Amino acid sequence: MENNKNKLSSTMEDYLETIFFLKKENGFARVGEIADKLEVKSSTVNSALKQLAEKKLVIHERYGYVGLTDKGGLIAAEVQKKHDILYRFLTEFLMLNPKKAEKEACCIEHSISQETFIRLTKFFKFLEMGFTDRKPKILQLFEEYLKTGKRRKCDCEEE
Amino acid sequence: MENNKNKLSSTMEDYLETIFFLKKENGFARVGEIADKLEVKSSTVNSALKQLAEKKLVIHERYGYVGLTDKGGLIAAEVQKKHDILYRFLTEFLMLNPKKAEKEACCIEHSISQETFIRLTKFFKFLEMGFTDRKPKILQLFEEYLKTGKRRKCDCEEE
DNA sequence: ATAGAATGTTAGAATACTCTAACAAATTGA
DNA sequence: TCAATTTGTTAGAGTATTCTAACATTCTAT
Repeated sequence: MENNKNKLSSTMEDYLETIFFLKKENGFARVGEIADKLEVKSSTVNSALKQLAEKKLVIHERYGYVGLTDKGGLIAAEVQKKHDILYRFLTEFLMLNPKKAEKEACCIEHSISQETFIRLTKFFKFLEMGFTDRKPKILQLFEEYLKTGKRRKCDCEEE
Repeated sequence: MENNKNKLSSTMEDYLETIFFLKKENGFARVGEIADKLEVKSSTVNSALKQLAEKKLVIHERYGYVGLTDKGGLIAAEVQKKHDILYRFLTEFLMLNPKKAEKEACCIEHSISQETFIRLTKFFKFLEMGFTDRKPKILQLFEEYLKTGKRRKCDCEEE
């Protein structure tokens, strides 16, 4: 058996995610850009890349572009998806300010399990089913409640 | 101005939370028990306590009990409350297995903002308003959807 | 009261992540 | 083309968290 504890640190997940993002945005990723995005020095990026390359998650030629291996790309995409669903939850559901939600999603994305991710995804799907154009009733009511402090019931909820 | 970056690490929050928990459960907290609960060695607990004592968050006499200062207790209680609301969300809302939810709440509790905590709390309050005995309709329907894959609408949702 | 067991402490080392400072390569523009 | 600028790399150090191993204190049972 190989090493069981091969879960990446959230730091390393951040590097993969950032590379993934930059490639999607710009078509390529470079040390300096990764450093800017993560607000660390490029020497820090370098040591991270070295470790990730040893794990066969990134490809990095000296003075060249940075890329993801298939495995690295897979992990990055997963983190990205977690980020997205959390962002949706925080903005659409809890109605947090987009900027704060973005920042917070970045933080929580490393802590939620695959299972929670799946359930959250299903919950959004559930909410959307049967609604074509408008916001789900429950969210309309919650938004009202946040604004007014008053809870209006929808028909099916009457006692 | 003092130090602005006085946000505790999640590790340190864990120590405070554990002391808080043990005091509530047993009436006191000791190094060994903290170590057991957090699954670290007691020497590790010792260095953590030293740092927390310097920050005036815990009180720790050599070979004696461990206590929280007012400030430490406040932080611990906040983390605890975040934990509780997350646990509720994961179990009642996403209907995750309690054991997994417990573990996951432990992880996420350090990442969520005060604002998200407040919104989540409000959301539960919102859900409960107007329901005296039964589970909120929306959760009944979601539970059904998870089981059957089918989405039944409640009256007010019909197009 | 005291020996042995249980519990707590200290010193020192390991790992992960970050930084600064010095250096190396690549790019650019006159 | 080649000097200046930009970009990337390396070495070495600092902080946070953890460990092991040796030692100190306290508790317990006779």
